[in-house]
Amino acid sequence: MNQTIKTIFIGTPDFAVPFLTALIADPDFLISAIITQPDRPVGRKQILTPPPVKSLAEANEIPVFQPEILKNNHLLISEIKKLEPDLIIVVAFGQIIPQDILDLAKLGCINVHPSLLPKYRGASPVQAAILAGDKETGISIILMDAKMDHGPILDQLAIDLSGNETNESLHALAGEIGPEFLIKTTKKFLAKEITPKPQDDTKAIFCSIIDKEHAKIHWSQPAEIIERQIRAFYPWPVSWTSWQGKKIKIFPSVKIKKSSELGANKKTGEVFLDGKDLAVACGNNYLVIDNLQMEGKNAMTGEEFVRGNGEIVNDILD
RNA sequence: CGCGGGGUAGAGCAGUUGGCAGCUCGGCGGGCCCAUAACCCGCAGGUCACAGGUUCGAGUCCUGUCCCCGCAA
Repeated sequence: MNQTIKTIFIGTPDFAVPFLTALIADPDFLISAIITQPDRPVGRKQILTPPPVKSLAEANEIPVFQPEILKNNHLLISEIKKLEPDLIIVVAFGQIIPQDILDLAKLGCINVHPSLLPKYRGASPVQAAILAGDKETGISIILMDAKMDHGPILDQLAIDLSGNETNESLHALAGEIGPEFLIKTTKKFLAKEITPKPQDDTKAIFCSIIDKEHAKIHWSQPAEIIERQIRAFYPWPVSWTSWQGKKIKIFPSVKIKKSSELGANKKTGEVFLDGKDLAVACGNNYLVIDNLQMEGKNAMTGEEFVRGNGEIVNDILD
């Protein structure tokens, strides 16, 4: 590498921050600008909050663009063109990036995607791997093209899954090991040491954006499936059920127990005590809930909840 | 002023028409037991979020303030 690579970084949430941090710290890269989503109102007070990537960029005096829409945004394109970028690196932006933006980088556009592509193209790859109960997932570094998460693969890094990961912990892990892998792979690519390999489209699996309805627990499902949902949807949107018209969030971790350890037949969604612990019957087997939160209340253990809400025992959760 | 729930013992909660501050768990002490996280007896632990008002009397009714949480985004 005999000259710095002028790079545009495109990304938005916390997950993108360690990648940008590493790129800023690497003298071979010059981050000419970042593109991120506009400030959004956040929280009960609806305070207008900048995306995490923006705060980091401003702290490093990097120009920030926050277009509401990218498509046919001629003003943005002309501004980026002036910067004569060599490379565009995209980490979790949150919108599809149109071809006329991708065309601005002379050497190409690189995307970090937290799955082993072509598995789990789309918006929720980390959650999808947990929901599927996969034994491994990973990080893919790909060249971008017009189709979502479709471009040729530069390299992949596998991550073994223990079965205890949450969306949060797995994102954190990818954020720890990903930046170094991105930089190493990018440099190899620029040195022409890598031949991009097209993805096998016949093996592509798509995962859609998660919404709160996905996180509603259906107790008729097997305990194993529900347990995965609870991990996949933590810390957002958080798996939930309802009782007496109120929403109860169920946090990790929950323990799966075999129905045979219980003996008596229970209806799906029925709450009972397993010793002192709060347990719920599922489609098969049952779950012991350690940590939950009813609307209007603070989070607490199942045991604490039963202490003040004993009527829940023998009730059926919806 | 977006909608709603809440603040009472270390924890989780109840508290009726305004009339002695309660329950379960935990803590401490004792007992039972081969033993115990089980069971029995006892004890300690409260500025009822804060301020003001009404009243003979306020956890409870009225006014204001602070704080926590769910929805929404």
